Amino acid sequence: MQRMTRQRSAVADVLDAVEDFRSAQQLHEILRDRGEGVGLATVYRTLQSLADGGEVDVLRTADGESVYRRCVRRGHHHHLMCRVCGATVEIDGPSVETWAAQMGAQHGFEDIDHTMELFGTCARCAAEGHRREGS
Amino acid sequence: MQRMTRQRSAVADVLDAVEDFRSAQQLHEILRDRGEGVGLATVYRTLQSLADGGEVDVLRTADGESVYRRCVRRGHHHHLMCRVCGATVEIDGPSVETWAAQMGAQHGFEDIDHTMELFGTCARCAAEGHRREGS
DNA sequence: GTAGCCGATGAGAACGATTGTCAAACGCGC
DNA sequence: GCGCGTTTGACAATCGTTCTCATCGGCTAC
Ligand SMILES: [Zn+2]
Ligand SMILES: [Zn+2]
Ligand SMILES: [Zn+2]
Ligand SMILES: [Zn+2]
Repeated sequence: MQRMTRQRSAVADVLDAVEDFRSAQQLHEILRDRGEGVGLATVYRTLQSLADGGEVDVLRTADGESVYRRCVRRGHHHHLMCRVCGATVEIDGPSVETWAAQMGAQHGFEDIDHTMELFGTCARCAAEGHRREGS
Repeated sequence: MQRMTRQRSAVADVLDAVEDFRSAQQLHEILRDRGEGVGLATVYRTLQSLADGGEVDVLRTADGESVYRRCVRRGHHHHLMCRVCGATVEIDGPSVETWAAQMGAQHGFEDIDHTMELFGTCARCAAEGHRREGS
């Protein structure tokens, strides 16, 4: 039902090559630079289908843009992302999971789901920033 | 520095009257229905300044729309929202805050910030759903 | 191999929430 | 009441994302 096309594998390749979270538009540019032109709409469609299949993680930045990344960890997990360069660390917080379920039950809610992401400035970007300030 | 205008207090009044999270556009409609017409741009501006001042909480729905609500709790806190009816409970997770800071430090990140929201089906909506299924 | 079905593609238009523009309106301290 | 500087609002602009639809091209059946 899912055909293997040049575009689809090109997008998959880029996702394999890139480590950090990138927006659809950034991925589109990377593809163009690689000479493997892929229509923007197709990039969006492919990312969406990959996300639906759980093959990439999606999260929304503070300004509402969706960013995508092929994650190492398979199951449910969370992220600590640098808000400057996009560098990401995968983390999981078992305590958070149980706490969420607890809170839900406590207030009579069922089917508890949760979103949680951490944002910060990574060591490298922080150094960069401090250098600029200090000068 | 902050002038009290008819529009500003109209928005504040609506926020006081409404319990659940509502989008800027919904609030704009409510204002129109009340006969207290306020420009959409002004609604956005007012909500933003209220949010900056910590007088309303903002969060983004799954489809990327910002929703606003005057919260009882003043400081930093999180929400457990019914994904069916929008009913919201304010909660705070001291353990989560410290855990977030810990994770950040552990990976060399600075200025850690975090987003976390719980979603579920409230008791009333769950009963509603079960009734429908069972029949 | 190849015909042909039907999903996939892409250029561009459309969309929708939000923000910017700027002249006119109006709080507010005098 | 005056005047200044903020606020307003109709409208345009922005921008990420989705839609449209004519065309292309995997894939399968023959
Ligand atoms: Zn991940
Ligand atoms: Zn960084
Ligand atoms: Zn709140
Ligand atoms: Zn409910």
